[in-house]
Amino acid sequence: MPKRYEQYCPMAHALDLVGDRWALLVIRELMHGAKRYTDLVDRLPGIGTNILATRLRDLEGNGIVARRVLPPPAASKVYELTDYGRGLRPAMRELALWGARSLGPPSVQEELFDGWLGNAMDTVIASLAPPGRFEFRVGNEVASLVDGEVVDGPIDDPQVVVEGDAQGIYSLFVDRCLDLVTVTGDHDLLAQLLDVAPPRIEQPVQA
Amino acid sequence: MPKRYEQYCPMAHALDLVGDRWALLVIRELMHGAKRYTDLVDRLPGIGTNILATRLRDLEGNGIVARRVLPPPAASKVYELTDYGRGLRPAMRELALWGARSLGPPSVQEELFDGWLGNAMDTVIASLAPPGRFEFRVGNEVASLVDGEVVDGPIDDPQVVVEGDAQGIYSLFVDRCLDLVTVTGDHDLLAQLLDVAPPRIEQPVQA
DNA sequence: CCGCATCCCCAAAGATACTG
DNA sequence: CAGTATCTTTGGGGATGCGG
Repeated sequence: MPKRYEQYCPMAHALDLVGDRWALLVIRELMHGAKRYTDLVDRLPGIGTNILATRLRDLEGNGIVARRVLPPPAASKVYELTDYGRGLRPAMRELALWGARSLGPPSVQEELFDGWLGNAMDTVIASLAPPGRFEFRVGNEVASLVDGEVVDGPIDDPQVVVEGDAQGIYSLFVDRCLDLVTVTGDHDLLAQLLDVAPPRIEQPVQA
Repeated sequence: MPKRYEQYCPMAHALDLVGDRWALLVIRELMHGAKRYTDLVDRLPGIGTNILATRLRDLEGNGIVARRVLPPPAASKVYELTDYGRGLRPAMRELALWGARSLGPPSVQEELFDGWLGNAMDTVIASLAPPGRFEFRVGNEVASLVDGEVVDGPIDDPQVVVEGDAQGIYSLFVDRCLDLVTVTGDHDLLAQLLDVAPPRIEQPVQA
């Protein structure tokens, strides 16, 4: 990983560790728990296997990721974050929050990869969410929010269930527009959640 | 800037905007105020003028940086952050804080560029610092901390003055070791500051 | 299958020279 | 001073191969 900024600066040092292309996205995946090599390949469309191997090696060398061999009968290798790696969570949350403010609705080109819904919810609203049991259904994705924690899949006794497509969920959180989704249950609780969602920012687009 | 992760994810989007090499360091410089092109070149050792030009163009196109022509008689161009760009501060602070935990003492290779002291203090302790007037003198660098705000250069009526080399400042904040620096003034206040400094993390180093 | 290593090709980064 | 032009070098994307 011959990529050094050669500046005595904590930011430059952090970027030396996780500033490489794909590195933070690999870490994002591992934030949800240990994953196998091929799982990572699947959830990082376009990464290229050599790049992933290199990133994992570098991250391991820098004490951010650990490689572990599952006990038999699985006998497969998994990658997981070290404590130091997990320490990136606040930084990544802030960065994602910032990014979310200029993130438009999903386009067709953009891959709605498996788990995107839980992922987006985790980074954007989980930390701010009021206590409660929310369930969101978008296409074949189901993600839930239980007292500020994201849970993949449906939950028991949800207080609110929101159903719609990606477009609808987007306009729900960004424009507070309820027209494109179907809401079942406690509308007031959902309103509380929308209250804390980060506001969008209008950004100029390059000609 | 053909660098798209093509994933509908706020993190991936953020990295599309500021994930390019040097981008966050350019923004770090602009966090301290508007700067001219050559000032940026000076403070980003090794960047290459074409890269800087490209980054500034991309950042401007994405609404993160704005180009402004100074009023006469200066008549020079400066770059400054937009509101959206300034919104990166929390994310950068968290990232730098994380990086600082594994940042060792400065090595000879690493350039102690102009302003490194104020830079490091700003990212690492400014947000946590107790009220008070601190002054730090390291070589020809002088940076101060006034009620949690970093000020370049000396200040009037400092309550504490710390003097030493980079090594000494490092062991002061990381190891709470006072042996390599000279402290004048309110030792208790300095102790308060050291209390809130982020702890270092031992990380394995690659063979 | 899973976990990579290798190879080829191209796009981006580094270095430096040069110009309005 | 503020970049562009040019050239070289490095790293990434994509396919394929291959041992366990």
